[in-house]
Amino acid sequence: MSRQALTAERALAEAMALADTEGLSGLTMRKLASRLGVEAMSLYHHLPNKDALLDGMVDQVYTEVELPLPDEPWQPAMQRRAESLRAALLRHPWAVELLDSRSTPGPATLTHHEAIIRNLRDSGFSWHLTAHAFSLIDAYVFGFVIQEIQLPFDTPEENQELAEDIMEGMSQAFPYLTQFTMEHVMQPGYNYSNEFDYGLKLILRGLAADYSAPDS
Amino acid sequence: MSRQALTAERALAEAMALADTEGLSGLTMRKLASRLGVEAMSLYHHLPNKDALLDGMVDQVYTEVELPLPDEPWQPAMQRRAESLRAALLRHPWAVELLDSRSTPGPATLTHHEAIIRNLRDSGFSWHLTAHAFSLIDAYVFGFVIQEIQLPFDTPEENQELAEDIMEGMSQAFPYLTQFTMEHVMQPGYNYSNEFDYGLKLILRGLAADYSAPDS
DNA sequence: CATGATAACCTTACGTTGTAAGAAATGACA
DNA sequence: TGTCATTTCTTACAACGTAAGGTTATCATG
Repeated sequence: MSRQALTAERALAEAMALADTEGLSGLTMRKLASRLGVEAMSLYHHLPNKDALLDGMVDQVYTEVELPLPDEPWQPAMQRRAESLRAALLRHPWAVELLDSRSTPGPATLTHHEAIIRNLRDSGFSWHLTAHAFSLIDAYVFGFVIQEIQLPFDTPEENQELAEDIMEGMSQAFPYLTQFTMEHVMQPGYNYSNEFDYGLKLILRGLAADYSAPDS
Repeated sequence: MSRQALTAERALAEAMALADTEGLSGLTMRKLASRLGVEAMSLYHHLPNKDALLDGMVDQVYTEVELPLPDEPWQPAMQRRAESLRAALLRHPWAVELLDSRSTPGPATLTHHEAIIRNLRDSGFSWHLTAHAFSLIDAYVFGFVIQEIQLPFDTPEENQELAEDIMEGMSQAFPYLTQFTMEHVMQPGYNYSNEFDYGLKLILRGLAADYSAPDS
């Protein structure tokens, strides 16, 4: 046998590691196979095709999300899960891209959804409000991460540099945008990550208000 | 000359039409060229490469977003722009996918951002709250559309059918998810689009509260 | 009208992708 | 040791983006 037996699980784990470092476009069947000490076509004895691999990768991401604990109140539960979901998506930037195109949920995804709905329901949320909460929080986390990933550089310092360059010469054409960049983005200590907290808190506050008010 | 002169603009428009009907993966240089009555390589006299085309497509989407009118109050302005942005993204489902990967903003994108920031600032938003509002609303719209696009079918009826199929046999494994589907998703008249309104209103309400309160 | 330059377009070709088909190797059990 | 099933490798194909270079069309100038 090879150094280690080739299995679907090993292929999946290696595929995620490869995508983490090289990006989604760097994940090719040949490269993946070579990392596993094998030829590309060998993978097809453990996977029907590349799409199945991608589906599996998306599902794996959900295993990294912190689910509500038994009897945990909904607010801390939703906050932990939102923050850990964001962290998982940032660890695996390719995941958001995949989520756009992939639509068949795997077991980890279903388990995740089940746990969220259960916590909300057990906390006394109506079906309607459960749907509202789930949709709203999910949308916010995914959307926020999209924006976060698009930020070209990783550290706030680099971002400020880049902002300076872009702003060059368009201060008359886009005065508000320019001033916004200078007054806000380029202030020392600015870090886009902090925005996440503001939005999440606002959303949880809004849900709490509707929770104790009659259904909307 | 050909039936009509080939220009970057015509290529861009045709590329969008092609992506609208065939999806992003259906947009190849050869297919695009053939639609324009031309060979693939001719496109490279008007575009440096395919990435430039994709950048142009993203920018075009922003021209379809309804910007704030002069002196329009911020709440209706933000609502119109969020709704029209969502509509534009649904008209061009490939746009969200492209936004994940593309990071250099075009002129329409900048004009759009400028108009939004201007409206908020002129309404009396602090720089901090402007950033909060922009980030939050954008994240919500993008994230919501991601979820909406993933819904496999277009009409509520089809969705209900599919939900029934998926739920088959997993009512013990995922009781909450199953009941959620039956009590909520499968109710007559259910339409996921309605969720959008709830979240957007909640967000605007939350921003309004912080607007009249001291800066956070 | 002829000429020469410049832009637009086409042809061919290369390397890379996912994966189908079949040959070869390996391992388990008799 | 022989047999058979499973796993792996080899070869091949069509489709992709695009580099390089040849061909045609357009148009200003003599």
